[in-house]
Amino acid sequence: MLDALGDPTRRAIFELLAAGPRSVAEIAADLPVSRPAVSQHLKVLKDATLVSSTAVGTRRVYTLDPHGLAAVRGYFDQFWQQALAAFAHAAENPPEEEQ
Amino acid sequence: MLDALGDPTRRAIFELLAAGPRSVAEIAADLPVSRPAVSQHLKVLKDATLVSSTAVGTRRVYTLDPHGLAAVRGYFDQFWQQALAAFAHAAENPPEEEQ
DNA sequence: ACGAACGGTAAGTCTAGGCTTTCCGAAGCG
DNA sequence: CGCTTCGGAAAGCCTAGACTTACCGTTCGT
Repeated sequence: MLDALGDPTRRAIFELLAAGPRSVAEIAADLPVSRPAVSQHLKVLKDATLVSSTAVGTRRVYTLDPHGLAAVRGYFDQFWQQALAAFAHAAENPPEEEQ
Repeated sequence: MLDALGDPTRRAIFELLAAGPRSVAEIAADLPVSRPAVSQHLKVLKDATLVSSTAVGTRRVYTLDPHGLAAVRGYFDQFWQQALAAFAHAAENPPEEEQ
């Protein structure tokens, strides 16, 4: 999931799709990599449920998939809560250690 | 930023720190990698402002850094908004899905 | 003051995976 | 029917970076 977004090129694709649905060739046109490379990245993103595809003739239109996006958001919200709690806890206690 | 969280080991460290502050050795004890490896990962996480360290004697206690966490949250919230808008837009168009 | 613990740095190895070229199947158009 | 466009699959190259071991510098305890 976050593995998929760890790659800069995949994030670029992800951000392009955030602006609206696109075909593979259209995505590749805005990126410094070849079309097959984009295809491979889309496969990874699709497996991570971060994007989904729709067949339109010979074209494949890709869109952001809310499922993965919601999952990622949930992941960080979870840590956000924990971090806040840990922070509040640390703010009151003097820097002591516990085990 | 997301590059830092793209690595499984770094995510493991990140999640360990979510439970509470820890020293390097304590982190390494719960991971299948050597202590220097953890040190290297912590440097990356620190550069990404995802964690911060405090010197306590010879020990270095690492904690989650709210700054990076907030940034990541903001990043995905941004796309969440866009995805919702794109979704509402797609709901009106001829819905053709596949796979 | 000496030694031990903690942890960052350096150097080197080795694998994962990102990218390319090549090729092939599928769908539209004349 | 070709022929063209689109995009996924296969094969191979090659670099980034995730590890390791070894080595210091620093700080604390006795």
